[in-house]
Amino acid sequence: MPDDRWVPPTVLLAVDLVILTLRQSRLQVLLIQRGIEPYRGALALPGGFLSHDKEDLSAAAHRELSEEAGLGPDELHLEQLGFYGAPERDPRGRVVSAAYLAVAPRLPEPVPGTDASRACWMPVTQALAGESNLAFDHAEILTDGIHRAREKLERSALATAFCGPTFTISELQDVYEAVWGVTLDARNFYRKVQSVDGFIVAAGPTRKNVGGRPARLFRPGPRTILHPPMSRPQGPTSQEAT
Amino acid sequence: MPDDRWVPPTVLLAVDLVILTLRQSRLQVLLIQRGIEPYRGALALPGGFLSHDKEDLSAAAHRELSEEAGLGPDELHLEQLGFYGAPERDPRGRVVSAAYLAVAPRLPEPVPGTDASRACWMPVTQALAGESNLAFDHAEILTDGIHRAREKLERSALATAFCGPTFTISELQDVYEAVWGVTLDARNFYRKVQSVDGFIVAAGPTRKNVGGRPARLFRPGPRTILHPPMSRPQGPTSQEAT
DNA sequence: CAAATAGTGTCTGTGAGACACTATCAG
DNA sequence: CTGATAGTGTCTCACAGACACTATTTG
Repeated sequence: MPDDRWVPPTVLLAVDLVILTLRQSRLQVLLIQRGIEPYRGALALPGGFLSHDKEDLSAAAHRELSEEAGLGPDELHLEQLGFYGAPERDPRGRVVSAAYLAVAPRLPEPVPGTDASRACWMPVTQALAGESNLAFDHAEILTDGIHRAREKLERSALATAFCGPTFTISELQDVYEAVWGVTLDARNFYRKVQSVDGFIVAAGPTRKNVGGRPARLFRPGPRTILHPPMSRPQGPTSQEAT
Repeated sequence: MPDDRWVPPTVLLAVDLVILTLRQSRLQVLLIQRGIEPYRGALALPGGFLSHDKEDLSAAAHRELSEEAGLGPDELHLEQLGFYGAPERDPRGRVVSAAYLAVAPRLPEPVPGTDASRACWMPVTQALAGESNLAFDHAEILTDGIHRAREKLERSALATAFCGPTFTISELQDVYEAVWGVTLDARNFYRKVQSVDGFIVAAGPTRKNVGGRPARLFRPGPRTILHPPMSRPQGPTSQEAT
């Protein structure tokens, strides 16, 4: 029990980002090759310390998103993921990471020539393979982020955050299949997304393809909660949270 | 952009607890009347600062749980809930709260004569009523905690954490009804919990009641993920998370 | 025409909602 | 016996899985 003059310890607060997107029908994450110790040269999630005393946590997340990935706050899903003790992460003191999950639409090329040109997209399976090359406890954070994304696809309209402003139903199905690691029946998928009122709404006529019938375009609708939820097939990707 | 000698700002890290239980068939939360400024006299979630530099976050949560509620680490569900910026919470510096969600089984009496005798159980509806008397942003944290509990009842065996080591199916149904704020059909509830293999397993013969047929007793089973999930009726308690 | 992608019709099984029923206790 | 709580039988309807089908494009 501390005495009367006891003051609580302070910690360094870092913000780390799990930025997910879909590329080549695979779920991919943005990683940065570290330029400084510790874990110099290893791959890590984008992140950094608070820039100043009063900086809001979500503001810091958006700042990192912009600095390290060139992603603006628009058309982007960002939510809290959790905090991680990460003891002895840095010689400068006790560090606690506040992790955020971001979901970005398909992007033209890996990363623009931003601050961190060492950023790259990598399939999550590869990032987590082989007991991982990721720095710190970032493998755990990434695992939790993927798990969160999988869960939220069921109950929310998060899937549309993986797509651009307009998308086809096939593209949406692609998101579900890649994130969940399953294959879905097209007929049943159509029926489901169409039947949930306000999930997606028609936008424009059609989009031409390389060959095949043009697909209708949709935009995200006002509904953000899916009720009843999309049903996820019992897959090998079942894990327990927290 | 900070100069070369820039060092990141430090923050005070607090741990706050949303401790839920079921009392008189109502979802209740443990609150503490604050003895010090700020918000002296107001009700607040149990919590406090890290006790020392190396203390693990979940260890701190367990410590608070023991100090302020007299609850040991056994037979108790504890999980991370989120972090909260809580700017200007305390004159001693920038404070960030790490919130945890705890679920405790029915307890004999409100609180043993522990450190904080000013603790009391209160129905969550009352705690959140009237734009709230809760200190800091604790109303928001509590709301998020309730929301999390509601969600996890669907997909996990969290409901058993509200019960003692053994329980009847009626008691389990009571948990679902109180947390979700709905009424469920007993027949369908029976069918569901019995059909999910490993959710609950028979334990001992029966429990006598004040009058009526004795109920069979069950224990929590090995299954922690419910697949397919319990279906929650579309209720007025629908909210969106983070 | 064939190949490719988009989208539909429809059968069937599972499981949830509804609700009337039986079972076993205290008094 | 009555009242109370535990537990069952069973009908119906909504919806997910399966899968064969039609539609519209490029080359």
